[in-house]
Amino acid sequence: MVRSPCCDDGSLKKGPWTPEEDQKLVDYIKRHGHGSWRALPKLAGLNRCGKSCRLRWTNYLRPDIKRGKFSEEEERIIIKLHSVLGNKWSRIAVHLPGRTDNEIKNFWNTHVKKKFLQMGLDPNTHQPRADLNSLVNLSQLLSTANFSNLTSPLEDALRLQTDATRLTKIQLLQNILQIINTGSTLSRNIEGASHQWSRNLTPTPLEGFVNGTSTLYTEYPILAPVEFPNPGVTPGSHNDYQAISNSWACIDGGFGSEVHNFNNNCSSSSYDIRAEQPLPALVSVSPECSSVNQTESKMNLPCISPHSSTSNIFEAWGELMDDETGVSYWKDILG
DNA sequence: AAAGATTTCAACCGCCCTAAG
DNA sequence: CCTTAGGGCGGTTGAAATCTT
Repeated sequence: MVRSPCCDDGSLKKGPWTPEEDQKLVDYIKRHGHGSWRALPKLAGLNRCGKSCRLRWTNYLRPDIKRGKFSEEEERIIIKLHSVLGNKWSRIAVHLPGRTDNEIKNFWNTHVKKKFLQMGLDPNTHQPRADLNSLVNLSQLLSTANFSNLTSPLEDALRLQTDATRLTKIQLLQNILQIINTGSTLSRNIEGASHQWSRNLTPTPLEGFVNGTSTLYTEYPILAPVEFPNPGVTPGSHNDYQAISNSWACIDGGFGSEVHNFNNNCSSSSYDIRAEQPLPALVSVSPECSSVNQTESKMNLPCISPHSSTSNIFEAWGELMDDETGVSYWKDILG
C-alpha cells in the first residue's frame, strides 16, 4: 500500500511540542473538533503534520487523560489483559479509562517487563525464560527470591510458580504423551476420551492446541496464552490466537490450567497436535465467554464454569487411563 | 559536586486496515 | 476490483530526568 505523504515534508516541525503549539491545537479542536487530521495543522496554524497533531492530542492534550502513577489495580488489569491480548495496547487501554495506549505501553516496558525479567519470566510469554530451562537454575532463582512479603500484582500472580518440581512432572507427562503418540493402544483411549470431554467444550476445542499456547499461572484467573517454538505447528493468525486466548481465559483457573499446561507442553514437542486427536481439555467453557469482547468485558470476573465433567485433574487422568492406572498414580505424578 | 549510567516517556516511524471514489 | 487517503497501531528512538558512584 502506498504510504501517506503526510509527514514527508521536510519543512514540517518535529520534536517536542511547545506550550504555544499545544494551545493552538487545543483551541482549534475545542472550537471545531479535529475533523480531518491532515487538514487540521494548516487550519490551526501549526507547522506540524496531521499525524503529529493527532498523536499529541490523543496521548497528551485530550482533556480526559489521566496522568500520574499507575495504581496497583491498574497494574493488575494490565497484566491480566496482556496475558490474554498480548501487546494490543490500544485494546488494553479501552479497559483503563483515561490511560492511553502509549502510556500503558511505556508502563509495561519500563515497569512490568522489568519485574517479569527479575522473576526469571519472559514478559512476552509470561513463561519461564527459555534460557532458564534448567530446573536447577529456576530452583535457584526461586529460592533466592523473597516471597515472604509479596504484595504486587505481578508477584501475586507469580506466587504459584514457586513449585519448580511441577515442571519436572510436566516434562514427565510430556514424555509419556510422546510415547503414547507413537501408536500404542493408549492413544486410542485418549481419542475416545477426548470425544467424550469435547462435548463440554467450546465450538472449536481444537483451537486451544493449534498454536502451542501455554501458561503457568495456575491460579490466575486469566491464563497466559503464549506462542513458543513448536516445529510441528505453524503459527495461526492473530484471530486464532485471540480465540485461543479467549478459550483459555474462560477455563477454570486451577484445574483447567493444569491441563492447559500439560497439553501445551505436549504440543511444544515434536507432537503435531493438528494431525492428531486433541487431548481432552477436561474442562468446560462457559458459553458467555465465546467472544473476545465478552471475555474482555468480563475480565474482572473469573470466568469459570461450574460444570466440569470431572472434579480434579487426578480423577480426570484416572478416568482417562482407567484400565492402566488409577487416580493415585496421577496424583503422584501431578500432585 | 560532578560525571557517567540508567530510566522514563513523549514523539516519531512505518506498516497495516478500512472506506471512499 | 483497484487505487488512494486517512487514520490506527505497535515498535523504536532519543532527550530529559533521575540515580549511582
